[in-house]
Amino acid sequence: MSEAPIEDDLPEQLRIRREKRAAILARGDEAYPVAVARTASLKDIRERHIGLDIDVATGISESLSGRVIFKRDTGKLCFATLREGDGTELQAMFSLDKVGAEVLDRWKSDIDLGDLVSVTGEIITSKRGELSILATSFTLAAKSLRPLPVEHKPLSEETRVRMRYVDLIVRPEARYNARLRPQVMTALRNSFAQREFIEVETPMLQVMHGGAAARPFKTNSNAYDMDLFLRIAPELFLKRCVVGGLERVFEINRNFRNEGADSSHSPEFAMIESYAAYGDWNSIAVLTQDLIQEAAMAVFGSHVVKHHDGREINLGGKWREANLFDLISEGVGEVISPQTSLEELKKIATKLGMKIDPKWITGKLAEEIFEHVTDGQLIEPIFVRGYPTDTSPLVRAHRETPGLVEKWDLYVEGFELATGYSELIDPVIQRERLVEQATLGAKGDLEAMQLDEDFLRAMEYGIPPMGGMGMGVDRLLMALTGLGIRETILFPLVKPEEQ
RNA sequence: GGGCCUCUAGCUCAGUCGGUAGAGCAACGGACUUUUAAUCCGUGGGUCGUCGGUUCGAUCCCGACGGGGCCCA
Repeated sequence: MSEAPIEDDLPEQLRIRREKRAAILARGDEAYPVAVARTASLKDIRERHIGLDIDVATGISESLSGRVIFKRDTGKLCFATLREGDGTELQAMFSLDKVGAEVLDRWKSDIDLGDLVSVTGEIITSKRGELSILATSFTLAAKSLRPLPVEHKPLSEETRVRMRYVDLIVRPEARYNARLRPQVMTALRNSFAQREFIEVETPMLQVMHGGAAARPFKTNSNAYDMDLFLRIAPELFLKRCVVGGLERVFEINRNFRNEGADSSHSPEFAMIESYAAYGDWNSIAVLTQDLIQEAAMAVFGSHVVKHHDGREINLGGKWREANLFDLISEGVGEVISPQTSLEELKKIATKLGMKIDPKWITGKLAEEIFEHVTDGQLIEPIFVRGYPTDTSPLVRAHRETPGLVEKWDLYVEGFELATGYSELIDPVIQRERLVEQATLGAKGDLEAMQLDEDFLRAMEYGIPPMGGMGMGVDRLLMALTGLGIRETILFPLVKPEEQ
């Protein structure tokens, strides 16, 4: 119950609000009551009173709450706009002859922009036709101690991300995006459910990291006194599920990769992974296309999605397919195959002006050349098929072309949205591939997988032929909306402001 | 990791060829019973990211560090 003194070195606007709070408490009122009157949401009221004429008194009394986002205090008739969480707004009016001088003065002096209030009164329309609540009384629901930013100038991008709570109060797109993401998640889960896939949750804290080529975050368990990794992918656990007979599984959850952060990469990101027994890279491609198209249909009612900048992207129809090495050959203007040697590839890359990392193996270099020559060009959805064996240790060999595995990458909007495979199911070959990985790791490749003996043991019990896929949820949102990754994530990682 | 740009009032931004700063909105005091970013009169508000250097004098020039952004790898 102690009343802390108000610091006098605070900025003016913060100080004044703290003083108002103190004054409210000092006279025996509450600044943060446990409950306030509320008979309906602002949205309810708007829906119930559509099409009212100008200057109508309905005779209906309600108690409504919201955040004060506009306030115009005139002499005897005051206007305010209340806003609730989804952005629905309603005008509140305070008239001297309805509330009396004392309440009107209290409204003018106690209440600031940003305060949460409950207003009781009659639902009316103003002389200008604005649906309003004409107050008979009001109570403060929560005093805001900080001024809201200007509504009419956009917040700087940094402030949006750092103070998403303010962004959500102030910016309609932020509210929309925050609600769009769970709608997409629900659509994805519905699509999986319709196809009898089971959702599972597998460990995020892992003893070994694997399932993808990426640098992991390390952490430590006090109880077990051992180092752990935050997972880079759920793959190896989902495959264990399939061994055990969960034949169609998916997981939607966070992965962590200790790598660069930019407009399309976040250190923690949500990912869908799914495995289907008795499927292959073709069936899983169909599933992936269905998931994305059904999500677009569920949230936009169309396969043609409109980006926030007004650009339209057509995600409908059957998507284009092309062979990776055909695209590379096309891009460099000579025939490149999985058998093209590292030396030849290096010559080509040098000619293209690429900087070559000497650690790159043949397949990696081929993929780098591919990314270089197609950079930003793969806008319409396209499945790029047939990847080099040496970069895909968990994928089975291509049934026709030597040196390749049955892997595709789905590109949309110039970035990689999803990847799918005919999974490797031969435990002996799997062991060889993982031993190779472990060797690379021992040589200093920080992205190489570790030799997961338990995973190999699981595979040795026999795993059915299957297709598998992974898709970045944040990137799916990017493809659907055209937003940057930091706009699709409510609270992306940011460095602290002060030291 | 490298290069470039940026950090000024609560918010969004100007500005100072080096002489300690302005606008709009927001805030404070006053007027107004139909406002829609109301209007009118008046007022206050700043360690100009941090630490050093150059200088009679630094928010401005130089350096380091920190935050953010863009491009490259």
